[in-house]
Amino acid sequence: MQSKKIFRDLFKHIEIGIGEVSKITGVTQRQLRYWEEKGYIEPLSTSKGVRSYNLQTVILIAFLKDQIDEGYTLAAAVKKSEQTKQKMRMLSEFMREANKDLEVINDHDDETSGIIKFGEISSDNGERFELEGIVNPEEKRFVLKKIEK
DNA sequence: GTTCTGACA
DNA sequence: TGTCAGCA
Repeated sequence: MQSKKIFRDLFKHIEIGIGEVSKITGVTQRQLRYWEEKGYIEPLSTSKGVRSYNLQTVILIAFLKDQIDEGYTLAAAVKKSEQTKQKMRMLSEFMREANKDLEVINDHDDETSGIIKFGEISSDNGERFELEGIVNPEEKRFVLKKIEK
């Protein structure tokens, strides 16, 4: 699987200057330097004292910008980004093992609508269920279906 | 032309 | 945080 390596290299090696990052994210250069001073973001160490940012950092900057536009303070946005990061990592780790036989039934006209079949789960008393996730614009919820034997 | 730091509002 | 100065 070479795509994994490509992604790793992409995130590791691509460097974007402060002017470009500012243009892309809508965060001013002044803000980027201030955020750095506060320890919220970290540019790549560079030889000539000129900042450059990797993709991860640009994504973080974009996230913080979104939160600020939503009305959060910078500090609150940073806290939320850390919580989100941890949640996503835990979720990712869980799903990597748990989704081995995961099946997705897509809606034909909407790629983010359909049913996720997580497979079978069991309760402590031996009852077996099928767990499904309902995904559509109106709702995102779990459905538990008992398997009769 | 671009980025950097420092300073003032 | 915006802006301007004076450099590199």
